[in-house]
Amino acid sequence: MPTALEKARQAPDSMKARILSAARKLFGEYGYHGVTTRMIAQEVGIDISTLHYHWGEKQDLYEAVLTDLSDEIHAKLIEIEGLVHGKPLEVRLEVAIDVMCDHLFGNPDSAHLMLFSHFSKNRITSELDAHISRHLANIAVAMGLASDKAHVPPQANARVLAVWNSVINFAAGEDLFRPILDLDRPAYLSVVKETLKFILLPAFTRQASREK
Amino acid sequence: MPTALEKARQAPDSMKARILSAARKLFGEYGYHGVTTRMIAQEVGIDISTLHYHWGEKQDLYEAVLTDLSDEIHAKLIEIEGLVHGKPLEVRLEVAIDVMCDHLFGNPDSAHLMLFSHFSKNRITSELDAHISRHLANIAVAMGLASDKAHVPPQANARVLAVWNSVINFAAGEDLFRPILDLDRPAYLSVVKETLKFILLPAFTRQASREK
DNA sequence: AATTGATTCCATCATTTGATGGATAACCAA
DNA sequence: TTGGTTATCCATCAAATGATGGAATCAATT
Repeated sequence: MPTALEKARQAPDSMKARILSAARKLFGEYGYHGVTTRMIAQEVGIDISTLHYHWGEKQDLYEAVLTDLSDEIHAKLIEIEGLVHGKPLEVRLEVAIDVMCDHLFGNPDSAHLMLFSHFSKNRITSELDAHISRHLANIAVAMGLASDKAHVPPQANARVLAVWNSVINFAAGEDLFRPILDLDRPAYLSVVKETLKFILLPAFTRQASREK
Repeated sequence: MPTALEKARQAPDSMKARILSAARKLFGEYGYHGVTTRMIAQEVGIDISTLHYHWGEKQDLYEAVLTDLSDEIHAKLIEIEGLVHGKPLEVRLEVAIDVMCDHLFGNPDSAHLMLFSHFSKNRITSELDAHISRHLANIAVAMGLASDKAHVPPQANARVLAVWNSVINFAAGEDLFRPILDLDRPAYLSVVKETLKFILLPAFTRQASREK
């Protein structure tokens, strides 16, 4: 028996999918407590009871949104791993930054959701957490910070986390940062990529040359 | 006539100060919408009406918390500017990271509040925003990224923002990241500092040597 | 057309939440 | 003491919110 989330994916025009999409947008903008079920229903243009009919309780819907996000990020990381496979470290880092930035700038709600999910005290522990741990080791090895997936030192994981967070921050913080930097959207995206590379490349390539 | 915030500061044991402190703690943990006035009142051990008597509406209290935080960060940045004045760039960066990390790890609510304040879509524009713009230029010049406070290129501001965000992230994300890295508190703080320096020092010192 | 199951909306409920009025108590100056 | 100001709590309200039951509608199958 397929779950509600699987049903929504199979039929992107279905009511389940439309509700999930609206919920994702609003939860991403205002956070869990900042969104009411009525707001989501209104966004879709339906009654609240229809929403409950498809997704049950508010929290269940939120968890579905997080699961959906988790799978999306998971797929993106897999894609990046494929893209950078066998390339030299500098290229790997550049590609990873470019692809991740493009994705999150194209889906700012994803970036916001990750922030909310990561930093809420009353965190609803979700599959996102599991994915983070799972991928950290892979990325650390791919970035040349560790040679064995099973034994990644905390320093290496911390470095990957720093990169990861920087990308999310610039994507999720566009509303605040872009006016401060006084740039239009394309320029902001470009400056962010350049900044991340400026900051990260020297550190990681130095690390790589040390290990040679 | 002193404002409520000034009164609270003048008398740290006063009811106004106790409410402000509890509000700051809870808003920092759960965000604006995740906190009810009753939660704050219960934290202090008083009735809700007493809370309203001292601070008026919930949003007024929240803005007072943000103003308080803004002043605290402002003072910390002034302190850092004094500490690093005249020192070489590497030392400036190291000291800034150490002092900012120590402060935010000692006051995790501050880090959380800044995150909430920065990344909420329904941002309550506060003095924090003004402070960010004001300090960015100063820090950029202090870090050797620009020679003139009045004309800091967006790239330089973006680099300062990246550093700034990294510190806040590691402080606010301790609950999530520390279990992932499997470290105790002192070790986590130490790894974070080491990571930030590892990532940031090469980039900024390369920049400085270029400009010589 | 009739049956059946899935879907949608209307009306409504119980709780929670922000906020207020009024009574009471504490403090303090004259 | 007295008078007035300040501070605190109790009771309560109106609105918002999550959630549900049931009637009505739609779609597919026979």
